[in-house]
Amino acid sequence: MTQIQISELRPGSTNAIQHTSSSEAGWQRQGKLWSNLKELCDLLRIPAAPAVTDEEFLFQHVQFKTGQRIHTIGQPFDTLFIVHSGFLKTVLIDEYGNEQVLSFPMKGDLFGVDGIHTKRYSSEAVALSNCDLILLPFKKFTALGRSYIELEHAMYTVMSRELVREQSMVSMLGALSAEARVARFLVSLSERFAEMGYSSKLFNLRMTRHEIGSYLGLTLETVSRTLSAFNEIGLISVDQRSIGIKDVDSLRTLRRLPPSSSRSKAAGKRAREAAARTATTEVSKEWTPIAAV
Amino acid sequence: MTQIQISELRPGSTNAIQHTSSSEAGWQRQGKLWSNLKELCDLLRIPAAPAVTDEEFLFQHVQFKTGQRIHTIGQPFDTLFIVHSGFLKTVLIDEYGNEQVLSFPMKGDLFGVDGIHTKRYSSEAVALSNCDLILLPFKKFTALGRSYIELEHAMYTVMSRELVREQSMVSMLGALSAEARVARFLVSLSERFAEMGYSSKLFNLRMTRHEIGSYLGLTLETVSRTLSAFNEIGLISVDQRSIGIKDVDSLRTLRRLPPSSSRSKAAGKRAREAAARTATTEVSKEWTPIAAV
DNA sequence: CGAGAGGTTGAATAAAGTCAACAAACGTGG
DNA sequence: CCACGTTTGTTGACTTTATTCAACCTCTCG
Repeated sequence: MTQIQISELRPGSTNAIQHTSSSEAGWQRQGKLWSNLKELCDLLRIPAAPAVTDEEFLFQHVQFKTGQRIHTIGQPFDTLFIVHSGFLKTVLIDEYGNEQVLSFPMKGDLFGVDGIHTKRYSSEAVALSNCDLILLPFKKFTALGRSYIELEHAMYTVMSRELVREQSMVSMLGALSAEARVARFLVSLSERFAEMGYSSKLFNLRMTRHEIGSYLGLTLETVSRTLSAFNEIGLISVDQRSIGIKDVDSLRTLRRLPPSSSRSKAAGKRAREAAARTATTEVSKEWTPIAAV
Repeated sequence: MTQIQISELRPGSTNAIQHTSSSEAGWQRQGKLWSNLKELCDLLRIPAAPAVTDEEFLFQHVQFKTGQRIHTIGQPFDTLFIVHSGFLKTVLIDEYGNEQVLSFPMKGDLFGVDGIHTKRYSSEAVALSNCDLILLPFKKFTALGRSYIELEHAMYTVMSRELVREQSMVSMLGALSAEARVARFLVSLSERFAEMGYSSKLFNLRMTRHEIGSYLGLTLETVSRTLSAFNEIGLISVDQRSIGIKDVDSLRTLRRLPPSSSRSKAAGKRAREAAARTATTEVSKEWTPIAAV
């Protein structure tokens, strides 16, 4: 059974990925190897799959090391991936070889969905840390959907969720200032960490400033400067990859930072209050000194 | 049968939409009223539904007039919509009431998918012209999917396509200049019109500069200026809402416009060539006069 | 015909990007 | 374990891009 499953799941998969360097090669086979339907649904945070304790259907796990590519652009699509543990990025590569980061999948996230449409992945997925992924062979999955109708519905739900996420991303890129983007990025990371059972107040970024910038439509310098500015006014503490969240509420509602002229270590609290105020009250394009309010 | 279908399709739907003005009220019932599965798949440009000539399953059409709202944010989700004819926009409304345009659905497009996830629409859809829409009650649809497996697969395909579209939107907003965004917007409009059997060279915009700007993450002034600039160097002709595409290739590959100092009516062709060149050759941040090449 | 919405254009301003120098952390091989 | 080169991050000075504000024009449609 196990052997049959493996070859059924990914016929010739190891060869299907063209690896340029030996460090990126192959699938590893240690660690936990199988999950059942229930574990899978729990992981995806979907209410469904109640009666399904059927041990018949098992899903294979695969481990990837930091830096390995899970799939590349143009590679024939046959499987979806669910993150069991670890951190990844998905990227688009433009005509000039520039990366555009699309998402940072982590525990409970599904990716590879973009491959359904054209039968080829339209993006590339790379492990930012050691990862444990669950393989969801698309053929097997749709077949299953016919027996377990909740599963089919679950798939629609997850894809819809993904679409809403992309929409809010578009809205963010289209309408928000650099500061607001970085602030919201930090908040959403914080929330994700909380969901995963980690501290929401203190965590390590798994990605570079360059990757954050690409994701947010900013340059790495702008990201770095913005983090420094948040640090200066006490919204967060930064030291390289380690981030401490000091004032979630201000981050959550921040629209624009007060001009740096009114920023100083002494002005910290005032600025922080102001950041919150600029966020929650309409307009006030003009920077009003706190004394005048 | 017809009566049963109608009430089955949208139980109390007319009341479900809260209309603020009387001009936006109600569903119209004139025009073509039903489509079968085949017509539906053709419209969605999916290969599927070969054996399905079953006349049993019919899908209701509904007409909307310019300016009417199809659904609003927060409204309970129960149906998907396919555009049979006409033009629409979907928008997100932020905390301050600002619209963020997400898409401009037209013939063959599916919308409402964002509602699946939370059982409520997360966006608002508005008719930009008189529209004929096909209703796809989600419950009925998933039930059908069990009998016609191609249909289920088709749904995955369409949702995946939608996701890829959003991804390329994110990439565009994150990485491209204002000129490049407007150029690509025009090209994709042109292609859509071609698909629909209209002229790809000469068409009328159905949306305002403000809506275009919101969609592209720009201000209406920037959109207007960019169109004027394209007109000046002969890439397009503009007169209010009417657009003539003069040089698709340059528009398609344009990255950045030459500085306006080297722009003039006489310099039109040179500039046009240059626009193409800046697009296809790497970098060349500096503007090199054509004579020097 | 007149009001209002949509569109264009210019000048001034602000936001973010670019270029450049440097510092800190990392990882690899001697 | 340390020296080295490489990658990543920070910061400053300057430039470019797009926004903002404002005036004005032009359609459209009651």
